[in-house]
Amino acid sequence: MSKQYITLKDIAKALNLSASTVSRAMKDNPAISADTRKLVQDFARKHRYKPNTLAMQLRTQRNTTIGVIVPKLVHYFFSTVLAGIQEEAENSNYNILICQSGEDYNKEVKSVETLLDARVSGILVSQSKTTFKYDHFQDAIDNNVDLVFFDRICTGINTDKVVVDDYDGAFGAVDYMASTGCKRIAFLGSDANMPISNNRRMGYEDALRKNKLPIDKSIIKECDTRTIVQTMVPDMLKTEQIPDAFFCINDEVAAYCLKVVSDAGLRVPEDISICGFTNGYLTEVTDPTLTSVDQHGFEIGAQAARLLIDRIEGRETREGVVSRLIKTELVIRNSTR
Amino acid sequence: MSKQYITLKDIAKALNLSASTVSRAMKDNPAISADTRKLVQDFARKHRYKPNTLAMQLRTQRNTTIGVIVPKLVHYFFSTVLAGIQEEAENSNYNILICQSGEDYNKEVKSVETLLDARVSGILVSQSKTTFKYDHFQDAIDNNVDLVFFDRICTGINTDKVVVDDYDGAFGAVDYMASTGCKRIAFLGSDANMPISNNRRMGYEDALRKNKLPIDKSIIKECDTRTIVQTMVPDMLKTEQIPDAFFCINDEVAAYCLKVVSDAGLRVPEDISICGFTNGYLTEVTDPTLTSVDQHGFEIGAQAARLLIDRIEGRETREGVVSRLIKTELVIRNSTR
DNA sequence: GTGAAAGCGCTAACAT
DNA sequence: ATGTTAGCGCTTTCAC
Repeated sequence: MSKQYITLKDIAKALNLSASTVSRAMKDNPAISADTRKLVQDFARKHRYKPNTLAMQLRTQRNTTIGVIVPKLVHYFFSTVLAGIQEEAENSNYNILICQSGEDYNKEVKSVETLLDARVSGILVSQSKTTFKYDHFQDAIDNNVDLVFFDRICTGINTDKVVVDDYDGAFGAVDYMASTGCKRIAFLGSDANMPISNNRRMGYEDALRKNKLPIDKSIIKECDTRTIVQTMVPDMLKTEQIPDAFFCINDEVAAYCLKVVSDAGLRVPEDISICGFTNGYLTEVTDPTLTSVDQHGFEIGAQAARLLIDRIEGRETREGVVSRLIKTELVIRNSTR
Repeated sequence: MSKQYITLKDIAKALNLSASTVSRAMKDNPAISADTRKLVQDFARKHRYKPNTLAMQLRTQRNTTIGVIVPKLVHYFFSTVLAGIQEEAENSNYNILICQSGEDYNKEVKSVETLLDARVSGILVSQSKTTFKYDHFQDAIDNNVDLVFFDRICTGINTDKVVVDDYDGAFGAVDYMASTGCKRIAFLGSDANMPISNNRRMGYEDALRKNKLPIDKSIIKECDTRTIVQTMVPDMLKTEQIPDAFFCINDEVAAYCLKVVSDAGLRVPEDISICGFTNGYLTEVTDPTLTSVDQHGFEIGAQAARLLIDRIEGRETREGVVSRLIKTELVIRNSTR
């Protein structure tokens, strides 16, 4: 391909100018006379000249591509974040290369590899659940590739990050449920090693304390997939003191929890309140609709991209790491009293 | 960036060889002695040499990046397709650049622009609903960039395509509903100009004919968003002869339709059967769960990418356009009798 | 079996 | 105000 497009040289030859003059004229360099500038630009437009970004990047040693690594794009949250990233990248004329780790450490390592091969100048990443070694990230940094984590940040490495205010989101949701009269609120979370889960749990516990409710470890569970919900929640409903509310790590867990609860003959929200986290598509189609904590995915993506690009272009020069916290918003629907 | 990485030249200097020898050695060119090859490769590995793809592509005039344009990534179907594309692209060492048109013609035009600027060698595209001019696609073709459409194909332009067997999927679903005793099946579709909608409607009508059911235009509607569902379906339920089934253009429409029907006091599936199309996340969380036609998005993506890469690399040489049809699969859940 | 030289398309320092 | 030159990192033809 590519010999389809005309080059600077072609323009130069056709107009009896040197390549450098053409190059300058295209960039509206004031050193070039207005006449020449117009001449060149008109010719370029007419012949549909497209600068060859490859050549430009090779020459200037700066690449306007950034990489993104997410666990899975099928999740509402991540695809929303991505939209934010794209918007911001587009505004700054950056292209983005997207990799999915599929929650698999090895694929994540390979993704970093791929991105470094493509010579991206920065990477935005939300870690896979199975990642407990961070050499691949260090690798990027060593190669002078800027790194910004979002949402699922990496505690093992010191870089910029943009995170949801998980603590506050959880606190607000649980506090709300307590205010509606819930006395025994269960927590369905993820691996305690994940900051997003741990921070929410702290928010959850503080909200209980504020409302003078006991903290009961027996209803604080690691329960973050459909399968686990379907075995664990029925068990919880068979205990002496069943919960009167569930605060869930995401909408999917909340939706399946709702189903299990309904199937057990309990009414939502009269008997049991349920709250999700994400505020995605699912929340509107369950019966009843689902109360959920909105994470403002688009905003997270946009801020992360902004931060990364600022780093790349040397506009963000603060030495230490920059952390940005994005506020959440409780969206109340019909699964809570 | 980049001066972090060592170059061919660096290796050559360190090993007292010429750059060309090193280049050949890295590619296991048999003209180079086994000793030299090993020497070079070991040194390269040790110093983490990464070939500069930019330089390579500039030199060889072939770019291993392909572009993808989808309406929106937040939709289950498109993100699934994308996973298939990525899998196939990765296998062939291609990178992919993703653009979202957001169902907006102007953004779609701009996306093509962006991709041509990045010098992709091919583009995979599923058209926006609002696209009725095709110059931007022709533009790509004129620039020798291969084009493969998937799902939402472009009728105004002659290129390769990979589509769901919409006719057959619709026929099967409607035939099934008829076989369970539904006598008055409504069709909630999209713009009749869209082949995906039109083909499904033909499948729908043929299934009715096969089952000796009348075709009634008054229950064949353009109804493809939540808002339209929420105004149109209630109206349909107020008519003399209300439908006893709804065949919907996608899961979202089906899910909202289900909600409207339930809210109207009708039972699903006893009074009314409902069937969606896509078979995504939503199908499992509605109450009752949703019968839906699986589109095999991953397979579509993989096939489309395969086809495109074969074209790019001159492996697919058939002159005319190649059309691949992907079979669907009816997944029966509880929203149909 | 290896090296020298040219060039992909562009930019930028240094002329003039 | 414009041109010359060199070079980004790589591949490839042509020599030896």
